[in-house]
Amino acid sequence: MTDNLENESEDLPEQIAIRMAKREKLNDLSDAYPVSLPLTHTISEVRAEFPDLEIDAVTGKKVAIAGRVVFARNTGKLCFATLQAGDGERIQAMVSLDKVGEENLELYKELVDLGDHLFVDGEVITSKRGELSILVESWKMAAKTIRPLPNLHNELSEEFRVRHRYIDLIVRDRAREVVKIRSQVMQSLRNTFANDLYLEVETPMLQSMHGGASARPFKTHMNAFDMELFLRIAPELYLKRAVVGGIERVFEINRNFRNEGADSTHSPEFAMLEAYQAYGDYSTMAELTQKLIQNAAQDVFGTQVVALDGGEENDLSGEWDRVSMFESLSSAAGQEITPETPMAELKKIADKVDIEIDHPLHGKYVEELWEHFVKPGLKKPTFVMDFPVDTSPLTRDHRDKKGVVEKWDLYIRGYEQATGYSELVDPVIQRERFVAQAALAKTGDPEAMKLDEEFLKALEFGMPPSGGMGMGIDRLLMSLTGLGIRETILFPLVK
RNA sequence: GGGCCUCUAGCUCAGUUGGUUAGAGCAACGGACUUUUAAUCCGUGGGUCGUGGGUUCGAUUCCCACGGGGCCUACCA
Repeated sequence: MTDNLENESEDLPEQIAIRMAKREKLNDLSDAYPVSLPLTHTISEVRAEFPDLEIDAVTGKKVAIAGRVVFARNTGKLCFATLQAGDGERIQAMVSLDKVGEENLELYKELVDLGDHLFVDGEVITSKRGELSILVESWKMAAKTIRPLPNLHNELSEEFRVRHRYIDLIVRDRAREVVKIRSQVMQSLRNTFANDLYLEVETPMLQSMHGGASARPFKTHMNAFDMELFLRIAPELYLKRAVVGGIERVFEINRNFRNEGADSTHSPEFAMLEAYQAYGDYSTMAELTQKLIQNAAQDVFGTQVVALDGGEENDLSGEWDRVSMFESLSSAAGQEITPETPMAELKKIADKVDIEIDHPLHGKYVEELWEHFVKPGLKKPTFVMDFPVDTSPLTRDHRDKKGVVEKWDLYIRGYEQATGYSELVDPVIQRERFVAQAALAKTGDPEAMKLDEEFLKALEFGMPPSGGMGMGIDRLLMSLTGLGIRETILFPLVK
């Protein structure tokens, strides 16, 4: 592909060279890119005003509209063009010899291509086949296109869509629809929070110390302070500072960055929602999460049983199941597994089902086994409650059960959708767990956290008992649409 | 990271068991056509077959390396 249009014209692909020449001629005659156009209507407005005209009708109504030419059918003295607005609405323009005259008709045929933005004004009529049309009295180039549009009769390849999303948006209804759905979902989430009196904040994305999750960060460098900075892997430690400061219901929707694998469910930058509520706990947050998702489905689709892209349905209605991690694992594995079950016993089970686990933590074994035995069977939205203590260093011990913390993961259609906690607010225990993590970091675990002294100091000023939750926005869109993550992100990272 | 597959015209794809001039549809160009709906009809042009190297009389085809993409697999949300 030629990326530089300043090359000699003979180096350009044929179609681009021809369009460049047309652009020149338009500029000579008037302007290929006029600064403004005297529009009177949008295409949707015209359609809304004349929904049911008879065949071959005239209205006497003059309108001036613009749209991108997506189909063109030229006969000798009458030309048809299908004009498309940004929202996908289309209308037909008819350019006829007796309305515009010979010169303008010839210029139209010579200079207007598929893909161009065209301005027309004229009377609203219907054609002899009943198609709602503008009978053009004058036309004007609104913006000349230099590159040809892909053909509209084949699906674009996945790669082409992702690399040239702007073209995808022009030619594919579903692409436009997903952008709209995503925007409406965001609006709905914010409405649900607002109704619960939450405040939205924005916390640092450039951090001198990355924390709040276990993941490898992206590193960068700040020249002015000559310091190493990290792109955040989570906003948690700052949102908790906000709670300490008295912002008792707080949430943030923003990007996290994780320097790890990319596949159909993981993007290196992804939109994250986190929320904290003083005097709530993990149960409160489970209710909130269910409400956020059900409201989003209801607000955007008008139903909590959403239709997915592949033809399946995703039933998000009703009260969602809550199962205990250890209990569901025990019954699936056919033997009692508790936080006291010896490592040797866990290893024996892992060996028996042929999964390899190389990790020093007891809880890691439990989670791996759970993912093997229980996770594949989860279809309905399900909160998996009460995780092992040693894999959740920022979480509070369970109020009744020994060896587990008050944490849940929400699974929808078999993958992790959200997570929630009763937050650990005891500064002494938090420090102990951080120190243990830092020790792990020294042994080479690149995901372990460093000591965030300022965060610990904040806890020492007293954080009220709180619930917290986090949810991947891109994954929420996946649950609501059935699309892959690269289709829910408008411009996903490509190499 | 490991394994397998893939890259051909602006777009979507055929094809070449190594052999003259690499095809189709849409798009483009020239012509005909005043009611088309992916308009139709006649004609024409457009390609360093991802990049570099090798084998060969001859490579788009076979081999190697590199780059892009996909799927499976391992890890993270």
